[in-house]
Amino acid sequence: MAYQKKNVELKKASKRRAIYQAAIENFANNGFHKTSMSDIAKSAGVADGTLYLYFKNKDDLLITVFNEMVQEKIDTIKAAVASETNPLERLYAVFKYHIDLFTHNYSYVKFFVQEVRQSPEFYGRYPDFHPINQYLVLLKGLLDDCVAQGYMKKMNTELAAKILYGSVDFILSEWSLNKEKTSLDNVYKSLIDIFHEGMKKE
Amino acid sequence: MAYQKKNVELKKASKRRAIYQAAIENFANNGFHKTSMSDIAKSAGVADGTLYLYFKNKDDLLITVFNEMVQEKIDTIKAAVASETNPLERLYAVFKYHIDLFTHNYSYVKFFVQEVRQSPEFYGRYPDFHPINQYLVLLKGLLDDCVAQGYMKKMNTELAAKILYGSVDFILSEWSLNKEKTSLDNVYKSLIDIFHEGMKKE
Amino acid sequence: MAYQKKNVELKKASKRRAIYQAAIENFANNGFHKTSMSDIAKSAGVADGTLYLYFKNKDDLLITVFNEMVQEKIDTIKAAVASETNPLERLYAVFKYHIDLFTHNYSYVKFFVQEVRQSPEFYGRYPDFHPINQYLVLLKGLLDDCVAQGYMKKMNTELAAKILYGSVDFILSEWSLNKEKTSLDNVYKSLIDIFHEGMKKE
Amino acid sequence: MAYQKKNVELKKASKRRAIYQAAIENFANNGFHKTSMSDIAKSAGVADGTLYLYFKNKDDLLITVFNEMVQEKIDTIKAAVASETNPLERLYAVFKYHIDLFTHNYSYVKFFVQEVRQSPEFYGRYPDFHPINQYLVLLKGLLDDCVAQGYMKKMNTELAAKILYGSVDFILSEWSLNKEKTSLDNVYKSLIDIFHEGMKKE
DNA sequence: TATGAATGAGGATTCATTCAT
DNA sequence: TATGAATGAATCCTCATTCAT
Repeated sequence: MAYQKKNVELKKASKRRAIYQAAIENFANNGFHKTSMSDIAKSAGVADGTLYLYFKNKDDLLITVFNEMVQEKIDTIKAAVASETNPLERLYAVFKYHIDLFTHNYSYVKFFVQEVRQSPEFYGRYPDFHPINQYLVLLKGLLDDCVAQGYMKKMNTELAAKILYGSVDFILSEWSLNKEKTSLDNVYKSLIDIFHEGMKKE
Repeated sequence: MAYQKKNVELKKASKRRAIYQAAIENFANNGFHKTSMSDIAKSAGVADGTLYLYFKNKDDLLITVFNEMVQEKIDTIKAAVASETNPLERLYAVFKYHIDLFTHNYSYVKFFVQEVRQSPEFYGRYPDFHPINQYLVLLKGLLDDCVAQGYMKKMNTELAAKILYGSVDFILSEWSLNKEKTSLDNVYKSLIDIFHEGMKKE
Repeated sequence: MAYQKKNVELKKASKRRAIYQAAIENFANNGFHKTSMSDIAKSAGVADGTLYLYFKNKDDLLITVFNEMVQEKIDTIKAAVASETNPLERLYAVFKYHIDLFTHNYSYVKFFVQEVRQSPEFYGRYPDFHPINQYLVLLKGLLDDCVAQGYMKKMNTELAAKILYGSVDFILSEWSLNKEKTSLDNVYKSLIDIFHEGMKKE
Repeated sequence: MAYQKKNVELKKASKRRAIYQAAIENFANNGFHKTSMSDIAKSAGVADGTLYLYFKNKDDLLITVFNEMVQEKIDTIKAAVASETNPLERLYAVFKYHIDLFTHNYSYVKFFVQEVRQSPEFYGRYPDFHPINQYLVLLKGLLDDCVAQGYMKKMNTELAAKILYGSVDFILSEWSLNKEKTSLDNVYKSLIDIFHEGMKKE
């Protein structure tokens, strides 16, 4: 009995996961509006109606999937940089992981940069939906630490967080549009240099 | 006769302009997909069919309007900073005008930040459509000047242009989402400071 | 369970049939272009979208319905004349059944004679669609048999088949245009006489 | 003044003629429904609105043009065969000219065979429109003469006229669908043979 | 839970026709 | 007469969502 129940729950979980994956894949490749619920259902190997057992509607599917994906990525990044105790190094490690993580999964980055800006469309209807907030909070925290520990000068860290995020996001966005995928491996170094040292000569 | 002809052309031009304005307004407020051609026609005070006398179809309407708007804005910015001969000052003036220009027309900024990222959807169909390219070219040119004239250190100016643009764009994007519109008047100073001097403490 | 499944399939088949009938009826009464998909859906007692579950689009609906109707009629005719072993008698029986079959279903004949000539419009798009080909092949085969077995003189049987078909088709077409529907019961006798004996005196 | 008036009338007549020609050409090549009034206007070198100075509406344009074309063709045929006094020879000459006339002007035959059957669509709205009636009357008259003068046996000449017409019409219709246009020069001989002598052996 | 047939509202686009010039 | 810009009704088709099984 217990075994069966667990099995059923696994199946349940896996069905939800299949829809989740299918949604990201489809949204990434074709965009939210060009993806039909039927497309997702087919990719996930379930019936159309089944989607509605796990998600309220198409908007909810996008929002939930988006939030979960961002959460997942942020958690991965946090875990990856946890060992780094120096806040400055940690901040820059975040960049590196952000870029790594996305450039190694093309679907994710396309989904991310394409849909995230389209999402203002959703903000009106779903005011709580602001997937990047967490990321900004993370960055601001690290910046505050850097300032507090004397690694950085005093500044408007909220604005600085947006600058950092906006830069990386736009670079990824441009990268995702190019056919030949050059490596972004060294980009984060230039990024760090500019932000850390500035552009001024001497 | 000549007068009449001129009159007719004026009327024609103004009808096109009305559609142009209505399109921006509607796309800004509701997004491309939630805006119907009928909505735009109604806003512009013309019949549905009239839209098709001036624009090939809905895609063409978005793309044309977008391109014209960006062109218009860039031209305005260029003109505004033309008197400034120092490339560094000119670069920073561009920031200021960019922020000014957009924050003084809410529809424009919403349209801009919402649709521009949705546009990957259009790149496939319309490879020539990349509305921000011109802007990036402008920034890169200014950066190259700064480097050449010794105001800035050597760097990957193409990447730097993306960093600058991405920063400003994201800041505007966040700003456009907040209900209470705080002034961004002083933001450009912080921006310049960070980019010019870096974040490092001395 | 098996019963239910069968039931569902029956319902499905009957829904398709309802659309089929409604399409013929509507196309016959108003012609292809003056019939909207909505009209057909209403006649069939289904929703507009349902049509697209059974037929790809409006063109496909016309073509499929047309082909099926012709096939059905030809099969009926073939079956009806199968017992007749003499090729001459069989040929003439085909005429009789053709006329009978169509004059007993007004919608069918109107549909047939109205749309079949409109169909050049479709040949470009759908080169395989030539609904009368089968009929011509059937007639030519019978004529060849008649010649081979000495019932008829040598002749261009392909052309002869077209003459026979064109005659009957036009007679039905004219008949379908008259308000008062006179019987065509004896017409086939005159037809046979003229084709068999010619018009010449003696 | 008189000269000017005549000139104006000529121009008027020629403008109408231009529309007439353009209509046939366009209807022939693309069919009635795929041809827009704008297409015709452009072909004729006039403004859209001008069409409505000469024809009430699109239906009227088709009907009028059709009737005039048929009238013209019939008159040509009648004139061509007028010298032939023998009714039998005259009848067969009509065939020859019918085929000649149409196969030497591809647009005409396409227009004719494509649109004429579509026309039941118009009969309801325009009961007087039956373009082939005149042709049938001509054929019946010739057949009656043949019978009266002992060239043919007694028969239902009304039906016979339809048989003759239907045959030729269908042959032309099939011919118009084939890409490679074989000559129909000798076809009328086979036609005559079958109708005159019958298909029977001996 | 899971299915997938059925629904029907919604929207882009075309084009015959009008009318001010 | 002639123009052609403007109109807006008409229509095919898509697709998110429901619900009987």
